[in-house]
Amino acid sequence: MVLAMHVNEAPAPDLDAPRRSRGRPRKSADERDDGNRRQELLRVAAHLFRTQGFDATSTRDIAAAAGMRSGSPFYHFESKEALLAAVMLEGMERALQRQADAMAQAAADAQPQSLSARDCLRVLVRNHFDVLVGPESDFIPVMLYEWRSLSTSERSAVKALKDRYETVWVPVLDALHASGELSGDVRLARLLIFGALNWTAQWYRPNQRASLDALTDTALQLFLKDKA
Amino acid sequence: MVLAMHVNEAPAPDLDAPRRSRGRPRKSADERDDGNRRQELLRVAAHLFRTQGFDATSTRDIAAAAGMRSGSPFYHFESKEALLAAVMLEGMERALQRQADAMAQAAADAQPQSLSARDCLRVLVRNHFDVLVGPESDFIPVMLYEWRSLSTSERSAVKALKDRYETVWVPVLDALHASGELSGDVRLARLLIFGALNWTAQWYRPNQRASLDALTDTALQLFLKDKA
DNA sequence: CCTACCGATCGGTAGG
DNA sequence: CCTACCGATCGGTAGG
Repeated sequence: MVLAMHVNEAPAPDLDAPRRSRGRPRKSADERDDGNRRQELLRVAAHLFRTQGFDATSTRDIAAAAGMRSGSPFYHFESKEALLAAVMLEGMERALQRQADAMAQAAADAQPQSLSARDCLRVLVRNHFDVLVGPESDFIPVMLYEWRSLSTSERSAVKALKDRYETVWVPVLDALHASGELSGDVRLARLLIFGALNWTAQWYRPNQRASLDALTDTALQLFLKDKA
Repeated sequence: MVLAMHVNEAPAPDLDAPRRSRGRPRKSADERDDGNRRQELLRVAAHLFRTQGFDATSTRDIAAAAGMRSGSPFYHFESKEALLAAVMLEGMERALQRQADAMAQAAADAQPQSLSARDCLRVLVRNHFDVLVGPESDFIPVMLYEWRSLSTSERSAVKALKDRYETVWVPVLDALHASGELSGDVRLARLLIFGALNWTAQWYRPNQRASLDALTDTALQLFLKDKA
């Protein structure tokens, strides 16, 4: 039998003090929003999951980073796993939106000519780098590297978004294969290309040697041949 | 104050029974070796770390998989982190040995001509796939994907071996760049290439569609141009 | 290498 | 969203 008498948790650091010192807290635009604390939890959870890993991050870490007490994240999320799933879904939805925007913008800029397959791939690769290692890029690396920790019941929903994201690349790569600019089995080539790109989350550090534009150039040079 | 009275752990499953039923345990060649249990711990730890992740694997899981009681791994390893470091070091030493053997074998087979840079890369890539996703390939994926969990004091030793492994590739890629078979910044290209290869640990399943030979062909086709 | 255990921490919850 | 807490599990250890 286990008898455990727990002392009080450490007294709360006076997190609200700076706000209180300005008098009664005004409800500013983003504090009024009900979803605000939920969004903040997603943001700090994504950051901690990315930097420390899902298992190494406690729900207490997340609560503290969001300025809450230890039990409060469970008011917004059923479980730690549900929070992980929400991070991944939020990340994929943003990535899909960004990808669609980038393609639409590039198509608009190219008018009246249409984009070449090579130009399309350049846009997709450049946007992928933004999503992976650009600003506010914690969500997608969490999805890529913490997949194992996602409960099996939530995997299909995340996978559906992932498949939609990758499907956009397929006709582009097919066209490049048809023109002789991409050699070899297209399915395997696609998996290898995603690997090369996704792995940058492991080593790329912003403001270091290579810019994301330069990295995009190198990637295209590496993967593509000159048009036959 | 915490008072905790723990009941006995679950009674030991009679792990030695099959061996005992043959009478007094004979010390066979590998049971006699003092390092045998240590090697077995490394093997099962590598497998569990790979499939579940370091944080999600308890030292009790490891002990059970090796047929020991919960405290016994600490007779062989100072800490769970030391066990992780040992898995990574063992994996890198084996990978270096295999890489050297593969290059020596290829050079011997090619006599009296010397190997082309392209042939060298093929040997390196093929061997890398073996190390990553071939039989007994748990060690290197653990090194690649659990780096975060490695204590900072042990990182430099693992990194030294990793650098030695990658250094072998540098002159090969330089030669391919000089001949026009590899385009773009060589350092960035090398990082992208390792990414493409290392990511296969995420999706490749043996005995499935593509063999490692076919995957090697596709990789070379993807990365290399025809000789100018 | 096993037995028996410790102190710490974790995810999660009832009630307000 | 906080307070106060539970039951479980974890890494690790003393002594044999």
